[in-house]
Amino acid sequence: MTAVATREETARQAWLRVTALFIFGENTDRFPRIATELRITPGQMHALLDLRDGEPRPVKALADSMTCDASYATTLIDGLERSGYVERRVSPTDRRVKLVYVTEAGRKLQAQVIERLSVPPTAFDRLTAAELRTLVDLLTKVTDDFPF
Amino acid sequence: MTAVATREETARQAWLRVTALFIFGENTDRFPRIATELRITPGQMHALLDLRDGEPRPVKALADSMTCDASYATTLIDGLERSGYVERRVSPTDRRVKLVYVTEAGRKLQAQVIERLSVPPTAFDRLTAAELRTLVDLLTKVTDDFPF
DNA sequence: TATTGTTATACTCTATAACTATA
DNA sequence: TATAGTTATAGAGTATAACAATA
Repeated sequence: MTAVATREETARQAWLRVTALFIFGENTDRFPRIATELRITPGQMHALLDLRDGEPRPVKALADSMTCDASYATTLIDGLERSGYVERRVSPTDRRVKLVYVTEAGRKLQAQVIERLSVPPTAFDRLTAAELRTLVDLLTKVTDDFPF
Repeated sequence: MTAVATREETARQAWLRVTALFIFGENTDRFPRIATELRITPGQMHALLDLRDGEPRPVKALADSMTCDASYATTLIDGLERSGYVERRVSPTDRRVKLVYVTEAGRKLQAQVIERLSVPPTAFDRLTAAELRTLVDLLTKVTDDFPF
């Protein structure tokens, strides 16, 4: 009798395929490469993506979302602010809090990051247009609450 | 008249969904977290995954595959060798070359890494078993030449 | 002369601890 | 007393340059 993959096993297989796409081939160094092209560090790029929803957020909230220390968030924002991509303003309701605003230049850079991150692996052309459409639909179901 | 996404646009959308899965939510720090749990550095984990096909490879080949400098590959392999996960042996055909062999302990660790990397995001339970199956099939098409 | 790998070194990335201001 | 953010500092990660051995 042939073993049938359980639902959980199938989910694990799917996720491992996704992970493999990120580890191997042309994508190994994608993040640092794009960041370097855009003259920011990978950490700054990550922060910028995390700020993508447009809502100004406290430094602490950003750090939590990035799963990093607040002091490192400070370092990243320092760099982004020096380059004019974000601004800090004291919160009107709690003077301890500083809200991070993305500037117009920052929004332009965010768009460039997204543009470059979207370039698919060449192996994607093994899929038909219909298959790609299916892939988008399935992946959208599991990521539709993300900032992009 | 309604715009229809071109094939290329669809491919970009699909890839951006994949990328989003990696950047946000519970997966932000997945790689360093798993590496820490297994008492190795993220770089060492990456190297171990890259050596997964079992074939012993020159240090230089590993560095090229990881898109890093040979000196850094040396550093990573030093660490893995100290922990007993790999061994270096001079190539019988070119005495300049050192081949990196994965030990039995290394193979066990590789399996543990894969085991942990395979744990899917919780959002995957929004998909039915059939949808997950479809997802595996599509992703396998674009990754079937990868080491895992 | 060119290539593989290593060592020495320096720079970047990231976290911990101590501190200031505000709540 | 607790929390947001910053500064000082140290450690880990990664690259560049110089070098030894071999081709």
